[in-house]
Amino acid sequence: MTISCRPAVPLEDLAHAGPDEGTVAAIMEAAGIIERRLESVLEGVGLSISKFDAIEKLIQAGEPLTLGDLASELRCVRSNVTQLVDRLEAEGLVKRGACPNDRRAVRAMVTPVGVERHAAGVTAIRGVQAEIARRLGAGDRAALTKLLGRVAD
Amino acid sequence: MTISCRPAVPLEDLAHAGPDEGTVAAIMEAAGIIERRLESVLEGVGLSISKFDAIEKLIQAGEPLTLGDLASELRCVRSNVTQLVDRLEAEGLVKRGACPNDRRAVRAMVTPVGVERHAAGVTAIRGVQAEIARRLGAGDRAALTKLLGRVAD
DNA sequence: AAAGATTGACAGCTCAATCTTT
DNA sequence: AAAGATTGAGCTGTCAATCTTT
Repeated sequence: MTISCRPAVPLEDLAHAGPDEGTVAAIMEAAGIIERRLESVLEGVGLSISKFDAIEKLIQAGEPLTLGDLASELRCVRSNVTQLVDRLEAEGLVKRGACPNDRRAVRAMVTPVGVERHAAGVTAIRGVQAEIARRLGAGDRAALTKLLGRVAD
Repeated sequence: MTISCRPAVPLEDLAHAGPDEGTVAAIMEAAGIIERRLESVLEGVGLSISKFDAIEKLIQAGEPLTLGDLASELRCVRSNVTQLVDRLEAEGLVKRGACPNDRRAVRAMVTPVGVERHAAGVTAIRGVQAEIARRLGAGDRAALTKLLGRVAD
C-alpha cells in the first residue's frame, strides 16, 4: 500500500501540439483523476492522503519511528513531518514518545484509533484500485504498467 | 500547452499486493517524475507550474481575463487566483486592471515581461516533453496514450 | 439576493534559522 | 561541529466570511 502524489488538473490544451504533448498530458490527467478519487474515498474515512501515508509507514515499520526516519520513508523534509505529526497527534491517531537511545529524537507511534482508521483507509483504497483495474483489462493492465516503466529514470 | 498536477512521491510498496496495485502505483509514480522534472526546468526560468499555467491561460485568451474567468480556466477557486495574481503582479508578470463592463470585476493582463517569461517556459517544457517522447518509441507513445484514456471518466 | 473579489484561517509542502543533545 | 526536532516565513491550494456592485 501507500499512495502519494499531489492533486492534478487540466492540461487539455493539446491545441497546436507537436506529437509529444499528448502523452505527458495523458499521464498527468490520469494521475489527477486517480488522486482525486483517492482523496475522495479517504475523506469518507476521515483521512487525507498525507495522513494515510504517514500511518501506513509507521504500521509497516512495526515499531515507533523517529520523525527523521519517518520523513525519509515519506520522502519529504523533516519539518513537514513535524507538522503532519502535530495534526495526527491532535486527532489522536498517532502519539509522540521519547526515544530510548537518543534524547534528541522523538518517536511517533500509531494509536489503536490510528490502526482502525488505517484499516478503513486500506479498504477504501483497494476499492479504487479495483475500479481502475476493471476499466483496463488484465492484459492492458500489464501493458500499461510496462510502458509507464519506461518513463521512469 | 498547460501543465498542472501537483508533486508526487513513492508508493513503491507493492508488497503483498493484489494484481491491481501495480498499475495505480505506476501511473502516480510516472506523473510524479514528470512533474518534478517540469518544476525543475521551470524553476530555471523563474516560474512555478502554477504561475506558468496562469500566464498561459491569459495568453491563450488573447485579452485580459476576469479573475473569476481565470479561476474557471485554471479549474480552481477564485480566492486562489486572487493570491496567485498577487504574486504574479508583485513580480511584474501580470497587471490588474478595471473591467469596463462590470465595476465589480478585476481583469488580469500579461505584461511584456510576462510574455517573455512564458516563452522561455514553453521552450523548457517542450524539452521535457521531447525527452519523455524519446524514451517511449513513437508507437509506444500512442499505445500508452490510448491505454491511459481508459482510466479517464 | 446574487455575482465580483478579497480576506482570514487552515492543510500541505519547502527552505532557512534556531535550539537541544550528541 | 553535526544530527535530532522545531519554528517562522513563503507557495499553493481549500473553504467560510465579508464587502462592493449589479
